[in-house]
Amino acid sequence: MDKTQIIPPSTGKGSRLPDAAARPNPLLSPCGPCKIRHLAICSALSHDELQYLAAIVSTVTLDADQPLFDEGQPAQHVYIVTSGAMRLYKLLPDGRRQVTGFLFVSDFLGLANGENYAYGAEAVADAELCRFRRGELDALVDRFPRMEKQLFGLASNELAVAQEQMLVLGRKSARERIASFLLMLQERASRRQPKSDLVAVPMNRADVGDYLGLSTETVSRTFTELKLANVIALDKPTKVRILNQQLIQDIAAGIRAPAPGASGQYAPITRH
Amino acid sequence: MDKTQIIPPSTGKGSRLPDAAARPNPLLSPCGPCKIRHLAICSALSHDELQYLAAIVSTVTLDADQPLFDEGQPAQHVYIVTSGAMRLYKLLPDGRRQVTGFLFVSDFLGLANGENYAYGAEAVADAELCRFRRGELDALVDRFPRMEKQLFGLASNELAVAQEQMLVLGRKSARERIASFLLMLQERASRRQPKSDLVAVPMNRADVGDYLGLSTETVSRTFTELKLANVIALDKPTKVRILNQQLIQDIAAGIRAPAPGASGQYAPITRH
DNA sequence: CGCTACGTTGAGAACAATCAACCCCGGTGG
DNA sequence: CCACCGGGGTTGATTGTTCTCAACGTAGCG
Repeated sequence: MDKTQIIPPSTGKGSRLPDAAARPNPLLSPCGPCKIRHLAICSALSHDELQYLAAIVSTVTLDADQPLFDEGQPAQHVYIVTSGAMRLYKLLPDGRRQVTGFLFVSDFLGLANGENYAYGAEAVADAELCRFRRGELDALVDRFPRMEKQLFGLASNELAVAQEQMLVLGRKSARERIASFLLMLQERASRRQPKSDLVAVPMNRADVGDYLGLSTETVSRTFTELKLANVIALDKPTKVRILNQQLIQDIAAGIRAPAPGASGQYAPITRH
Repeated sequence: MDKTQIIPPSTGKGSRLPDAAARPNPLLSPCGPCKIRHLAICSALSHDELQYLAAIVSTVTLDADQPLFDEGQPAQHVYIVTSGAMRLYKLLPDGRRQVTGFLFVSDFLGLANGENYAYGAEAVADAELCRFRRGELDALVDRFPRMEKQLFGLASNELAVAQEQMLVLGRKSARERIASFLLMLQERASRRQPKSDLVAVPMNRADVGDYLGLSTETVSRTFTELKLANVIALDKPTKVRILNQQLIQDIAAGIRAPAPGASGQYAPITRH
């Protein structure tokens, strides 16, 4: 079942930054046909610069739930998700888990302050990632300062997201958390396809719970509650339709009274 | 009571990066005698480079509880805390507050992804800060790439801290949160003075509660509980002595059973 | 066609929030 | 110098949201 594959770049040279003479043919490079090149940090690079990046990239394939690395492991690589979804998490000694983030296509992964990863990473669903040796990428960053800026922006953005999540975890009710979570999924999906009221939830209830600081049961109950209140529709557990965008935004922001009426419903809205 | 003061640098030139001819006398520059130069991002700079930084710095003085800027305000400046302490926070429309972090001497402040601050900043106690116009600092960063690396490292570190806080907020009990909080204060104080079992808690119970996702009452009760369990001593509410370092670490990590015995005490230890 | 994962629902317990009173201390004015 | 005042802190009683334990439903897969 373990099908982790490390595919060395056909044009790579091993661990040293290639010089000009070793430039790979861009048409043969793994980045040339890359469909998400314009989304990831690669977008900071010119066609020319991209060749250097292509020379040090390899590919990793993961099955659902397979680990990419564990918390505390030496931080040797950074990654870009090219398909599927990942979760980052931290554990307490007794097994309690906090999912600190979910990653989707084009997301960057592997920022580490010290020598080791401060979190583990696992595939939520079958996933593929581009992999870069940290040392090689560092050398590239030194050569192309624009990449440093890009990475800095990335980290700043992550930080803002993390602070928003602190607000969710510290001060929002279960209903507000689930609403915030669905809006986050919707927003992030909209970066790659037109915004839709259909939100895919690829992770299971335990993942959602560990992300939002709730038990799986509370996650489930809260989905049901929002369904009964006509805020969302649930075809399958992994497929949510937002029925009232304004309402779910208000709930996420803590504006609407959380009190479900006698019928547990918000004012009904016109259905599709 | 409002004593905010913006002190323009005596050697500055306004909004443009000074050229070599305009270099300030290092002995007159505000950074020359700076006691925390070796702690802050300034440590990335040579004596020479520091002069450029000194040319664009100004000073801000705040009374306790006075705001430095509000959430959503245009992010025009970045700061370094030179005395006192600050809190960063986010608000919900109904007034619920999440303190996303506390800042102490030498901490950097003002990272913003977009045009505006994503959080507010207020003084916990009377504070002084060095202030830099964003645009001027950006120009300096372009000139001295080492600063960019320094800032990137700073952001990465902040991110790791934020993820740790997510674990606290999402998965730890009140007792574990308070223990983690005290250890955080201890660790951060130890960066500037020898590690001590005496921990200063300059912020009030409401601040602590809003940082840990607890009510002020629960914060107070939990301090009392740890005191009764001989884990800490409380001379004043703002002065905590850690009586059993190993025990408080275990509690913070969730290792020790949270169940207070009939007497509500952990095994007594030798007192000082 | 049953097994197993995951999801949902239910009942009760537990932890923290809320509402409320009181204490303690520092500052101020008589 | 002392009484009053006010804010922060503590403690108490009660409520309430979420967790835990448990059973059951459901869908995909061998």
